[in-house]
Formats: sequence, C-alpha cells, structure tokens
Amino acid sequence: MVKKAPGRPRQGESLTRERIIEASIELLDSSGEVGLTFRALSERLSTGPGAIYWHIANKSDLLSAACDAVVARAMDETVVTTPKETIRAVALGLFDAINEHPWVGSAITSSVGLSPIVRILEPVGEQIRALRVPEEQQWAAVGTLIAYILGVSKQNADNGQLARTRGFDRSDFLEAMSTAWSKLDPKQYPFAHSVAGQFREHDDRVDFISGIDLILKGIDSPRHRSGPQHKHAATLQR
Amino acid sequence: MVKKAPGRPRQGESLTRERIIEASIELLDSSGEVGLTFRALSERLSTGPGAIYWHIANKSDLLSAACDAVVARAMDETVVTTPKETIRAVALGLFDAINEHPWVGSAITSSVGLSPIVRILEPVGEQIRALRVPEEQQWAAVGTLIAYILGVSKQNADNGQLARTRGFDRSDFLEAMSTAWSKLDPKQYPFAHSVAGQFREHDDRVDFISGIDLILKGIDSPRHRSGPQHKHAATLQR
DNA sequence: ACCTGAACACCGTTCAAGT
DNA sequence: ACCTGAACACCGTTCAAGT
Repeated sequence: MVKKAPGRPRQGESLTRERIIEASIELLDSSGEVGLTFRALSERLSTGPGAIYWHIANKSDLLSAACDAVVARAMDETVVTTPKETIRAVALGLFDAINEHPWVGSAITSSVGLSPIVRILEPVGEQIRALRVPEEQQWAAVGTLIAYILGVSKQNADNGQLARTRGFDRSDFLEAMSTAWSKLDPKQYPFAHSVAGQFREHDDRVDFISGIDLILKGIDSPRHRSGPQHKHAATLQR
Repeated sequence: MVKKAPGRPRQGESLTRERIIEASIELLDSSGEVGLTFRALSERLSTGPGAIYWHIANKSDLLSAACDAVVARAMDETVVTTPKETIRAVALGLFDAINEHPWVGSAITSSVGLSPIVRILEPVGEQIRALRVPEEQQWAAVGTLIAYILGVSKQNADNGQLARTRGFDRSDFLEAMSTAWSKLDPKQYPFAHSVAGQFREHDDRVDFISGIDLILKGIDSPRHRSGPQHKHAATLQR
C-alpha cells in the first residue's frame, strides 16, 4: 500500500495555520484585543484550545502572525507611481489598515520576526533612493518617515478605539473633547480653551498627510541635505 | 467627645489613592504591564485586593492615574526658555519619561480624563502662540507636534521593551537587527540590505529631535503659513 | 468609612490520552 | 501527525462580613 503524503486531509477542512490566523483577524476586528481568546477561537474553529497549540506557539506568536498578514495585504495593495506619491500611498495604506484593524497598531512593534517592519522599510527605502537622497542620509529619512507613519497611525487608531469604547463615533468624540476643552478655565488652560474650535473641525487623515509632506519637504531641503548639524547639543544631553 | 474629621488616620500609614498609585508605578517600572496585578499590589501594600477597590474604580483607572502622575512630573521638570527650545525640552522630557516608563506609552491614549493630553497641549500651544503662528493654523501645528512626540516616543519605548524582553540591551538589539537585515537576500530586499550599517549606528534620541526640528522648520516656512494647499486630493480619497 | 479575604467567572498554557 | 479536553495556575472584580 502506498502511504499518502502527510497533511492535507480532506481539502481545507483541516486546521491550518492560515485558517487560525484568518479566524483570529475576524475575532480581533469584531471584538478587539480582549476578544481574542483561545477558547473563543477554538469554538469558532470547532476544535479544542489545545489543537491550536499544534500550529501556533503561543498568543504573542498568533498576534504577530495576524498583524503581519494585515500589513502584507496593505503593502500589496499600494500602487507605485512617482516616489513622493508612492510614499504617500504607503503611508495612507498603513494609516487606513491600522485604523480599520486597531489591534495591528500595538502588535506591529512587538512582532517577533522582522517581517512587518521590513515589509514597510523596503518600499519606502526604494523611493527614498529614487529621490536621490545621499546614501549616508537614507536611514535618517526612512527612519523618521516610518516612526512618524507608525506612531501617528497608532495614535489615530487608539483615539478611534477610545471613542468606540464609549459608544459614540468619531465626530461625537471630537465634539465631546472639544466642548470639554472649551469649558476649561481660560486662566489656567488658555491654549486648550482657544484651540477647542479648531480641534472640533480637524481631520486626522488630512493632518497625517500634511505631516508626511512636511517631512518630505524637509528631506528635500538643501540645509537638511548638507548633513547633521548638532545644533542643540545642550538640549540633547540627559 | 469631638469627632475627628474622617480620613487621615495615623499619618500616611493608611491606604490612600496616592500610595496605591505610587506602588503601581514601582510595580509597572520593575515588571511591566503584566506585573501590575491587584494581588501583587495588595501584597506590596500589605492589604487585601478588595481594599484597593475602595480607592480605585478598576484597573484601567489605576493605569490612567499612574500615567497621569508620570506625565505631570515630566512636564513640571521642563525648563521654559525660548519657544523652540521649550518645545524641544517638552518633547525630550516626554521621550525620556516614556523611555523610562514604557507602560506610559500605551496608557497615555486610553487615559480616560483629558488630563495627560491637556498637560502636554498647554505648554506646546503656548510656545506655538509665542512663535506667532496664525490662530487658524495653531491646531495643525500643535496636533502634528503632539502626534509626532507621542507616536515616536511610544515606538522607541516599545523597541527598548522588546530588546529587554529578549534579554539584551539596546545596542545588542541594534546589532542583532542590523546583521539580520544584512543577511537578507539583496535581490529581494535591496534597501534593508544596504541600510543595515546606518541602522546599526543610529541613535533614536538624536533622530527624534531631528524630526522635531524638521516639523518646526515646516511650521515656520512661508509656504506652510500660506494656508492648506489641498494638493493631493487624489491620494487622499479612500 | 474603610478594610478583609473568600468566591466567581474568567484567562493562557500544558499534557496525558486518543485517532 | 494531529486533535481532544480536562487540569493547572493564574487573572480582575465582587461582596458579605468585619472594625
């Protein structure tokens, strides 16, 4: 009798790493980080909690894998055009992906493999090269961009999460925050008081892209290109 | 008999909100977010887990309060000089505080009260006014700065955490990451491969301040001051 | 008013036992 | 090789009972 190759029993019915990750993403999207439990997951996959451990090392491995899958998808979808437009597209793609899957924000840093970071590094770096940024300044440029993109996207997603937790949508949240600020004592909090109106009207996504443009402008500017300037040595010392 | 005013029994021996928060900060610093449990906390305070609930609503309240205390301290310590130097000082103060207390990074956004955000908003906003940024652009400037400061500081602290978790220090971490990148296939990951060397040498704190300077430069620049430009309408649509 | 600590309803993870 | 599900050592939170 010929022994069948192991694995692959009955076409996709079986428990695979991919199926587990897919189910985890659904669970994370619908009920957040607290919603991802091995019990809920195994119920959704009609199996026992122990079965999952055959395919996945532990919860943090699971979270990393789910995060990597989302980032990979977002990067695959970005359209490559001119260097600056492409960087904007990568940035917005991540911003939207993290906004849609807020749990990705916290998972992305602790992702064990280097995969999610490299997935972002590569397309951004390629465009920075295309912009003819001198070799020795390439990391500074890419590092600032990635830190900004991930940092601000996370911030934004957290705010959305916070709003949803309290049961209202983003504009209600802005409204509430803004009126809270305008009610602060103008003597003690003059700025918060005066900026409340602008805060109510602002759009995080537009602000995000303005920041990207600001950084891109800085990368282009001749003064920046002339190399590091060590201007603020005093400020920098701990 | 004169009834004593309630509270204050035996000089600071009693369980107070402050003592609980102080102990929480110590616990968070020494063993991270997972280290803060009501059991560990009550043991440290030689009381029962239930006692804490008399002073604190729940765990998220506790985390917010601890976070607010750290932010307040950092802001109190910043020295006010010229507008731009002051903004740099605020930024670095937060960067260092979050680096030293990495759990603050994740707690700061979900902080229920508006207190931690307003604590940062106010000094930054004051300096933006001092820089004579037109009223209608003040939020954009302050919003970008705060998003950058918190976002990048969190990123940085997460990286430090990650390194510590794996049992080595920051420079070992850079070393390991850098050699991992340089071992990647240059055909598939040309940029990661080529930038590995610069990554090894970079200093997050210096990069952080460069980013702040970049943004401050952008805020100053006349083109930015001339108002929003809606250049990338196509990119922005979802 | 404040504190105690057992009890409840959960977790992630392990592991002998099955197929 | 892969899956089962009970068991273990934890959690946050509650609440009757004490002082």
